[in-house]
Amino acid sequence: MATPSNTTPTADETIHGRGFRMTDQRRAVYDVLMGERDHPTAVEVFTRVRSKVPTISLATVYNCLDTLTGCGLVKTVAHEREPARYCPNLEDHAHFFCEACGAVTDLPLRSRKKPEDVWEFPGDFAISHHEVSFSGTCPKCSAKAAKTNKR
Amino acid sequence: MATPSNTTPTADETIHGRGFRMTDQRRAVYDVLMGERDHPTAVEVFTRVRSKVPTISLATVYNCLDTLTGCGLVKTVAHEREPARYCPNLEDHAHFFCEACGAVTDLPLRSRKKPEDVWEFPGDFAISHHEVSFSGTCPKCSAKAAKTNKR
DNA sequence: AATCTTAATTGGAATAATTCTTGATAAGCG
DNA sequence: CGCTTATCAAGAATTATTCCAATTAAGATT
Repeated sequence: MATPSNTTPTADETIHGRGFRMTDQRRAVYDVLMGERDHPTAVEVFTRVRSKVPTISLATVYNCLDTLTGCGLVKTVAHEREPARYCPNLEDHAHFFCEACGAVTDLPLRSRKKPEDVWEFPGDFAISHHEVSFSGTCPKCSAKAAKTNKR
Repeated sequence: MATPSNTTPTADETIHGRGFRMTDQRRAVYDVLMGERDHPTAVEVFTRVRSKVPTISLATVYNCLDTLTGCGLVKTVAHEREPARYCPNLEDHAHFFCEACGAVTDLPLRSRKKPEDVWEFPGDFAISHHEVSFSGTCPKCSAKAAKTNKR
């Protein structure tokens, strides 16, 4: 009677369900992402994971990130030509990239709203996925700028 | 009395206004983009431009695309880890990427709609830019798939 | 518990898009 | 017509990511 079906499956279960093994490396990469809940690049994940699994290689970090995203446990975030970032937030959301400090903020979808309501689809498009990114100045940096301008 | 102010400025005027020169190369790159109105990569622009300006180099194509986007005459389109694409459509719009045929379709913003209506901004964000991309199956490929499944 | 099979990991080499560098060319001004 | 400076061309350099081949480790099987 392990794993009651009315519970969201654990990462282990999800990975096993796809026929993969939950290795130390995969768990470490997953834990790093769940731990900070920011949007690190592969190299940032690599340096964080090294403190737990010092022998892990960058190639393995890329592999782990691939399998984790393949299993739907992690999302990739692409922004302009920058290196890919990884996001543990599985809710439907957009991203805000601050041009001043580089911070990435999750923007939740408003309830009852759909991106399809905003753009026109000329024909029978089957949407499987969407990615939305805003850029500009985040609240912290806006506040700083306002202060500086006042003096 | 050149350039009446009640007319949208030409590409030449815009470029000169920014202190740049309208060279053969820049015009050729611009014409290529305006001519086909699709979403070519830098290399695709390069091969198309070569038929007009056979001595142009890829580096120059990149330079021209940079100045054109800097002047707001062309937009760049980033999608996942793929090479950047360039878009001559200056209207506010999103993009649909067909996973089957690779086609990129412009999706116009519905009138009176704003992307900010769909996502929640937790604080005082100053939006300077947004990029929205959908992926899935385009009408043509959906139709083909339906046909194939029926037989 | 030892063995077997296959997936996963490593480290380095390879790739691909883009940027940088340096010397040559060409615009536009005086 | 010459000067100054932007632009261009060609190739080298960079950077993120993927590939490859050899080793290691999981977990099933005996």
